[in-house]
Amino acid sequence: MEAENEYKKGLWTKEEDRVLLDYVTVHGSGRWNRIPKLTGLKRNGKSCRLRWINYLNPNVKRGDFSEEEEDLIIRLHNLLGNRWSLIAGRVPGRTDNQVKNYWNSHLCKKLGFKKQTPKALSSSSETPKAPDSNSKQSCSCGTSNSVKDMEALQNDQNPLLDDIVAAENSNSNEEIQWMTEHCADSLSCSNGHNLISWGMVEFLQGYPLDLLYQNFESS
DNA sequence: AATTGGCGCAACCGCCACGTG
DNA sequence: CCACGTGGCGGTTGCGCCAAT
Repeated sequence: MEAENEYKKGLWTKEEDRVLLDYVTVHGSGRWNRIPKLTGLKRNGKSCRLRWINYLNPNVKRGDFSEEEEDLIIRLHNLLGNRWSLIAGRVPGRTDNQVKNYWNSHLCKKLGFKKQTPKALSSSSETPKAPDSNSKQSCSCGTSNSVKDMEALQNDQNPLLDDIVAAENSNSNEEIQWMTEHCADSLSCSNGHNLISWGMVEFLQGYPLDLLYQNFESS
């Protein structure tokens, strides 16, 4: 790309934000690589996309994470590992970047997890990048007492977790009811919050029903 | 008051998947 | 079937703020 070096890096200015916002308002999100050409913005498409998703998008919730959000993230992480986009998809108003940052800076510490440093990775015999995209789920953190009740559900080899990825096909109301009845206990919060009321249904909608039966009835 | 170290967050990087011609 | 462009994802970096000394 000949213009690669012309692209600016670093923090975004208010003016750049305004230009990007104007573009998205008129053209909608997508076609990010056209933005520098159409608007004269000295940012590459990727940077524009990220800025929109993580900051400018009005659906993004700012500010501290609530207790409910925190608990949901902990539980989803236990199920899904470091699949931040999947986790963020179940936490309304939060982006994968927010969730990832929050996990690494707050929750790892709070739960007594050891954050895997680049040094630790390089000294490890394992390669930091898995060849298989499925094994991108490299959970760098262990388990803790506060999430011990989830251990029964956690199984890295369990194909069930991978099927959550294909969660966009929604289930019928009866299926959701069955799932909430059978899974809510297993996933219920230690602090008494009701997951059903703040995202559990949406979360469960992603579960393939046959795998749910298999997983929960046999346990 | 100046310095330093830690922390949190925004942004970048590299890889991969998918769509299209 | 293949090459290319684009978008998405997770890991990582770097900067600014703030508390501790």
